[in-house]
Amino acid sequence: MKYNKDTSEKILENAFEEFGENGYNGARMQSIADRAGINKALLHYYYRSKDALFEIVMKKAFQIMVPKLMKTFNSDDSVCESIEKFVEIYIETIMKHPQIPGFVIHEISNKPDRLVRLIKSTEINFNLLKQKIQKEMDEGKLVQMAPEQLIVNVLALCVFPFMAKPLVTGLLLDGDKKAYKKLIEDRKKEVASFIIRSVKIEEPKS
Amino acid sequence: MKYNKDTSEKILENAFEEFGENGYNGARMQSIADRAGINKALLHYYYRSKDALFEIVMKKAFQIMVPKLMKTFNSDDSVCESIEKFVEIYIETIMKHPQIPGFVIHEISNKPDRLVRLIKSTEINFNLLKQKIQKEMDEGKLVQMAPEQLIVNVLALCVFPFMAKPLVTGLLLDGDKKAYKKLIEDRKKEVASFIIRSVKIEEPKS
DNA sequence: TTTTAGTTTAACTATTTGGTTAATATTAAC
DNA sequence: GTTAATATTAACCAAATAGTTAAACTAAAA
Repeated sequence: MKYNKDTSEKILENAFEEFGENGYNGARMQSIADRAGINKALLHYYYRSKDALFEIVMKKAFQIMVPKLMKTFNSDDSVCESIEKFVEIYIETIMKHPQIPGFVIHEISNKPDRLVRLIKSTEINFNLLKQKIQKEMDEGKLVQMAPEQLIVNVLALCVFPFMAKPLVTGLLLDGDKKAYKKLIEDRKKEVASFIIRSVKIEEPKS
Repeated sequence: MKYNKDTSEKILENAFEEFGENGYNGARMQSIADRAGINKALLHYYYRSKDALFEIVMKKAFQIMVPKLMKTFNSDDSVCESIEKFVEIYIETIMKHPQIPGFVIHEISNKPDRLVRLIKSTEINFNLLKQKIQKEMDEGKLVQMAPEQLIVNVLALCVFPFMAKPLVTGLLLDGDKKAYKKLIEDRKKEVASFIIRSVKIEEPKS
């Protein structure tokens, strides 16, 4: 046999949730075992240690995200077109895996270096993106601003409502969970429009 | 005597830092005691438990933030003017107390209800704000969108770069910490311009 | 100066929790 | 069906750490 695939995946899935909800320090091996309906010793049998398990789960999270996001960067597209695609895919993917932002946020305060290293090891290339933005600004297609500011803005508008879910629901939507889902759903289009209205310079009609 | 004020404040200050640097789960009661130069038992004598201490630290954080934010809401101002003031004060205050977003993040995943209650108990009134935004949209002064979306956007653009500090520094700024400080400093104006360009409808010249 | 109420400490306890071990159950090979 | 390899479990261990206790200290009141 050598390692039951059912079991190993069950562990991974439940570890994903536990780590996502509680962060590395808050997550409990016993709790992961309970979620998966197995004995705690099995976790160590399959994945050796909490740390090792965490690293695999984190890599899995990026394996989900990165390929989808990369598809949205087509070199023929304008920055605005890229933003439209990126925002839609980003929000859609996080809707399916809402643990991911918590996962990242928790690890930022825990082991930021490991996280930075992991992201740098993916195909995501922020320098290329910065250059492309700068070029369009120089060509008068986008409002002048530091490209980093634009990138931060795009990410902020995508991620924040997931991290702040209980606050958005509790403070802005009177606890209405359906309204929250609609708000997120609407953001797939809303966020891109919001950004583009701010940065796009319309070409003068020929 | 009944509780030495020096001691209780010394505890609070050092707890604020310990929780801020390590998060709730990473913080150690012994470490807080050591920082404050007192015996660990005193922590419990003054604040009963780790969770109770954290709750008070959290309240203290809001006592810092809320009055400053409230000053930015002048009923005579337009929504855009309010946003300008709000963003500047928000970013300035968090720059002085960068621990605060971390507290909020922890409480969101740990005791969201308690957090929502805490915020509701302040003078901050999101319903009033929503109405004001809606009114200006109806008057044709702002682009039509759900007021909640605009509020989420403002908060997202303010908070995110603090939470993602190591990522912004490590991935967008080649680890340059001075560049990070400048980026944040610039955002005091940049974020408001970004938002206003997107939502403000210029009045036709009379 | 003695008493008393409140404050602080050193030493201790209980619990939590990541990890191990040795025994048991299951599956596949022969 | 017996054996050998693999998978799973119950019970345990050790370290870390939140929380307690009882004694010692301090300062104000009597």
